[in-house]
Amino acid sequence: MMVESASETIRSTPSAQNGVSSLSNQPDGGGSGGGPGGGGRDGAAGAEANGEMSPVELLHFQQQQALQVARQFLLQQATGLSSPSSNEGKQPAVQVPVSVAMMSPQMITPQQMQQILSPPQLQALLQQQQAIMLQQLQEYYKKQQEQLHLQLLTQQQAGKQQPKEPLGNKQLAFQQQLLQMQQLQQQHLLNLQRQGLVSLPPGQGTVPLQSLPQAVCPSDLQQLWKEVTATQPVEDSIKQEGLDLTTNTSNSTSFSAAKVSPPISHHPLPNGQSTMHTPRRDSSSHEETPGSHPLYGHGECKWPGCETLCEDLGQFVKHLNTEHALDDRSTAQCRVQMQVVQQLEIQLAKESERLQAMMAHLHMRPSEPKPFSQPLNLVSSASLSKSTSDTFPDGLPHPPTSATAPITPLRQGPSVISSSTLHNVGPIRRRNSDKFCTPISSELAQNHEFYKNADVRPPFTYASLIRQAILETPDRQLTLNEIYNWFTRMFAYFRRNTATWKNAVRHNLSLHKCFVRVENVKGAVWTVDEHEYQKRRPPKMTGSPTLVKNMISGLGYGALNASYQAALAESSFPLLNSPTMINTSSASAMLHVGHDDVSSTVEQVNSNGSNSPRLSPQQYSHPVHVKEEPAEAEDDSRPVSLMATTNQNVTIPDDRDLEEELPVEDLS
DNA sequence: GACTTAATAAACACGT
DNA sequence: CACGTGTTTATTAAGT
Repeated sequence: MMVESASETIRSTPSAQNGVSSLSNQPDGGGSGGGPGGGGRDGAAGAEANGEMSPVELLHFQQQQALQVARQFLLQQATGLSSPSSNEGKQPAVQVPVSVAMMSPQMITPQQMQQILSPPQLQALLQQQQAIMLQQLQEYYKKQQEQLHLQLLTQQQAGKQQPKEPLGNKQLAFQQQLLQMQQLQQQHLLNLQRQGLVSLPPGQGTVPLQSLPQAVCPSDLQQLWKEVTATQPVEDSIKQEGLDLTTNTSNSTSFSAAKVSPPISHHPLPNGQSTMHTPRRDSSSHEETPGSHPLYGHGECKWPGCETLCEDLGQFVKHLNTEHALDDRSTAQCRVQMQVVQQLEIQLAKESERLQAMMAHLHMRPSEPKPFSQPLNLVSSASLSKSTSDTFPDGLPHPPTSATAPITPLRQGPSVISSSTLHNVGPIRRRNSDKFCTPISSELAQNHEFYKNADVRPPFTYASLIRQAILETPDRQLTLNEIYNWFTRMFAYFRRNTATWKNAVRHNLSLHKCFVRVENVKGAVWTVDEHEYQKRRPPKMTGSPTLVKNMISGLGYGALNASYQAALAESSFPLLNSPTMINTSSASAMLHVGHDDVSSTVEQVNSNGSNSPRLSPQQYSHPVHVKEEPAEAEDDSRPVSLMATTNQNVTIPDDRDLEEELPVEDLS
């Protein structure tokens, strides 16, 4: 049962994934004949060592970091140690696949993590990490600013006493430092934006500096630190002393504000909103509270994945400064956390909107914004200024695990998993070879944006992807190059190691009978012989009805009733979806365990889209008219199976073979 | 342990 | 000759 799923997810290509990159980076030149398999492949991890990181690599790196943390999260959850976060009581029991629970941290590789967690989950985790770490960095910044100001004041006073020229210079120097620091902050923020990790609305530049959570490059910060401390060693306590920095601060702020809003092209996320400032606000309030710290609770450090026990705040602060100092790791984690927050905001906004629509439809009016289930609450407090009404009509059942709820943790530590786990319902899927357990049909549709931007390997086989690419086009045919383009367009992952995956694509095209090459006027195009494609599936998920069942129940669906399931499935992180992408298909699709390809929903999307006259589901299975005439392709494809499945309802398929490819027409 | 499937690597053929 | 496209073979890992 779980074990099976475990092994399934764990599979992760140990060496390959990383190894590939390293391999591809080398001119395969000599290589020479098939050295013992090990040679080339085990070279993993080589790539990173290659010096500067490209943005892509950086992103990758960040993901790895986050995954690592996530891994720990999972373990924490699994072992039931989940730190008693402030709202623990209300959190639904964490549901972690046993398989995961049984793994030791070292056993879970980032890839495995990716496979264990669905993109939404990953996003969620990343976001959490980011938010928390962001606070840390912000604190550092704040501290530094304060210190600088303090210095300034000190100097000014000194200046009064000893009005000498040098002072003016010193003052100037301090101010320059201050400005420099602020500029650095801005720079880093912009860097982040460029990386797509942060989006800062154009107007944002006027936001008070302090409210701008900035991500910083460790080295810069450290340098700054050096400068600052070199001038005058400062104690942490300083900041407690209620300095009157207001004037200075505002000055500098306005200055920096003026400098902000550079014409940099940022990566607007779907919503174009920025989470950046909000967390800050929240955190600052926390900071002021003596005896408490957002990253400290229940005697332990809440830094993602840390959980170090600290007897008191003092010890914790110490720990924080030593273990979570500004270094690459912390910074990366922070970035990740930022992304987490951002996505959450986006999601919240969407969910809220949906809720309103739902209530409107049901003639319910949003009840008073009553403090509700903290999870959501937290989120909003943490950063949602934009979120609309987050209220739940009293009458409405409030599934504890709705997509929105889960994300609590901004600073709660590991409570998130539960939610994500929930949606993970398709969860155990992250697997390269889709094989059975992947109700991925909707995955691509749902996580379209995710795959597009995150350097995560899609859990589909090359064959399914190729097929999807082809089926997405009006003509159901693509040239090799177009297929390549589709890959790169749809998946960030395939923007690297081109030689490798392109070879794989070609290999798959040639190898699988389901791909038919057709000579075309302008060359050759590839089409899909649906019938053939179907034929090759059977062997797969055979015989694991139990597995499927377990997967579903084990993931938390079991306890929910159908409607809930649907609701949950649907709500599962619409975060990244493009407007057209989301729809009810996800709910049904998720239950269609055993579906390993990407097609169905995407297909749907496609047809919904502006894409030329679409084919009906039936046609779907046909190789479609190709200019030349694919002999084999044409004759036997039988839409039959398709029809049958279309109406399938959510039953767990023992006979999944059929439903597989159907263009799942939603639950219509 | 035998089989199957998929991923990856690489050699090779061909046409432009 | 370089390059893109296809085909084929081999190896390896994972799953049944």
